[in-house]
Amino acid sequence: MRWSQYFINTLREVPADADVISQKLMMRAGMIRKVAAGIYTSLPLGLRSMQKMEAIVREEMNRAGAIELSMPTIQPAELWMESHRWERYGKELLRVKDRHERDFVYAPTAEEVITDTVRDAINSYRLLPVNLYQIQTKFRDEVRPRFGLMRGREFVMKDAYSFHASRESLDDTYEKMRVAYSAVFHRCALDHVAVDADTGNIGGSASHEFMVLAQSGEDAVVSCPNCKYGANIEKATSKFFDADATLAPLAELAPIHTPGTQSIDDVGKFLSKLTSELVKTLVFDTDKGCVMVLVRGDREGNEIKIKNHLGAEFLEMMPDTRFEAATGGPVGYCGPVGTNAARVLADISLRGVANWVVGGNKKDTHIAGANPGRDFPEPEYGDFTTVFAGDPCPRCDTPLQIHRGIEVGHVFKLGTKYSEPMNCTFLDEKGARQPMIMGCYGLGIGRTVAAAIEQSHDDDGIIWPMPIAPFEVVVTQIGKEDNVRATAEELYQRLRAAGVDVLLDDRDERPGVKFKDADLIGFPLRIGVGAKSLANGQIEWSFRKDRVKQLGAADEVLARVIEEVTKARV
RNA sequence: CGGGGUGUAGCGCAGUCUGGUAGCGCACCUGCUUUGGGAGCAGGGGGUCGUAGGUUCGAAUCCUAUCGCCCCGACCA
Repeated sequence: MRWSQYFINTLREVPADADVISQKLMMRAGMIRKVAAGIYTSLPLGLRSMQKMEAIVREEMNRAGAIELSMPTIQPAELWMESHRWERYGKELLRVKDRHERDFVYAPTAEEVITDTVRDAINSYRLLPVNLYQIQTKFRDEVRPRFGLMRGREFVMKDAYSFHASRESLDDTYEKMRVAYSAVFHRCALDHVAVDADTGNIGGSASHEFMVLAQSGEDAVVSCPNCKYGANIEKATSKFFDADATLAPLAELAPIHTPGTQSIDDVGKFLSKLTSELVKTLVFDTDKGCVMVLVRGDREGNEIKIKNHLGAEFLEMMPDTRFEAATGGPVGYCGPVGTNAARVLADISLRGVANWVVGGNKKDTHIAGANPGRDFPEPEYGDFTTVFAGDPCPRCDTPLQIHRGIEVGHVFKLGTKYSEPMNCTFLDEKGARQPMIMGCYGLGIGRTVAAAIEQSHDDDGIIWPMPIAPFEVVVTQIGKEDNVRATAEELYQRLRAAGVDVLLDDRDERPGVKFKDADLIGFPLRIGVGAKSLANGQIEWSFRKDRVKQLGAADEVLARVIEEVTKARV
């Protein structure tokens, strides 16, 4: 491709609304262009990177035995009603009506359509398992789209769905997909980890997330530097509590006057105690009623864990307007003694601890010496708090670390969550009808490309990993002399003939402009042809990552560049 | 959802407080000079000032409504 004939519009200035590096650089490099909030055009350069990413994913999926198909982005509401996600998915699901006023959704994922497809086509265990995938545009109407391709509303995702006659078969495919995912990210030279994850909106039993480690990541990843334990912070556990806390003698229940101390820090200061010596009470409004959760004063409640424990569909902090009616006490002073809350949970770290200091369910009042079983009913114990850095690993007690990560892939064991309600069944060896056991596997194409940039850039621009660079090599023609032009042209033709993805910068621009553009776009390799070195029969070449110029005769440089490109293709 | 901000040329911004018919930089076009890390000079094109009402002799500017976009918050009991 010749730059002068191509469509590249680089920007010198940073668009005002870009807030992460990858978004700024992709916009400046002319790879993407924002059309609306969270909705982007992939410009030619950006599209090339995306297509390369897709090709890698396709290869690894095919290698893992998955079969490609393509499902519609607009899907009938009936299917979503069958799975009950029409009611449960919430506002992220974009609903549209056609001219006949029939309901449709713009699909955020395709469990319903694939399940519908497979239940029609497969009725026998003899035809299982199957693993089907597509690379398709999705839409999720995010509350607050941001970070460019990292959290867009419209995005391209690879989604695969597997169907099985047995758990073992699902385990087998799940493992193959995990291996395939690692291979994909490895090929893109991404520093990533696979961690235990919550299943969220999709549902199911086991689940792993693939996280690319980056400062700008929206997720927190807990990992053990010793034993490879890794989990999303939503799911991570630790052994931070003292499991065999000895039972102190039970004290008298004693109300304390604590005016103006609504926050746990205030209470701690007022009573000259550490917050870890107090018990914090969180109150949630859920579809299971008002739920009170007690945690140690210095810890944070974990809504995901609480929601999962309750089996709740809906959970949020109790709004102040309904607080008193629901708990029987004012905001800031609530506690388990004499509460109206339907259920009281307590973090496992409180089990066996005596003489709690809690809210008194009365203005300006706390209570010391509260003991479960005596002063209020024994609460339901469980793991309801979020792991902190330094907590001991649940497996080996090593202090845990927390990093930021970008979720680029997510695999789930769905079980029969969709096959059962949608009646996707097969006949087993004994002729008995059974629901198929399912797995599903997502991988964000655009998000992975953005993550690669987050991980690999400098002040001047992107530094592409070769496999997803829009072009592998740029040939910069420096100057307009006939021999410069002719040599650049010749190198360009020979690289093309060798199958290298090469862009010839034949524009009538000053050298500085060409260098800056090449750095910004981030071609991994650059060949420079200019009158100065050409006078000595030499051309120059350099890697984007270090920009150290090397000189050599054309044949020699060509051989080295082709070698580097081949090496990176794996 | 709550709070804040913003909308003026393709991009980044000033002008709004104190109304008088729109400006700067980048980009773009023409010419000359220049040519190894985003050139210089000269000339030029491009904007119903988000939209709709209102006030006024006169509105980018004041008032009202509305839409878009951006940021921050959502563990505080």
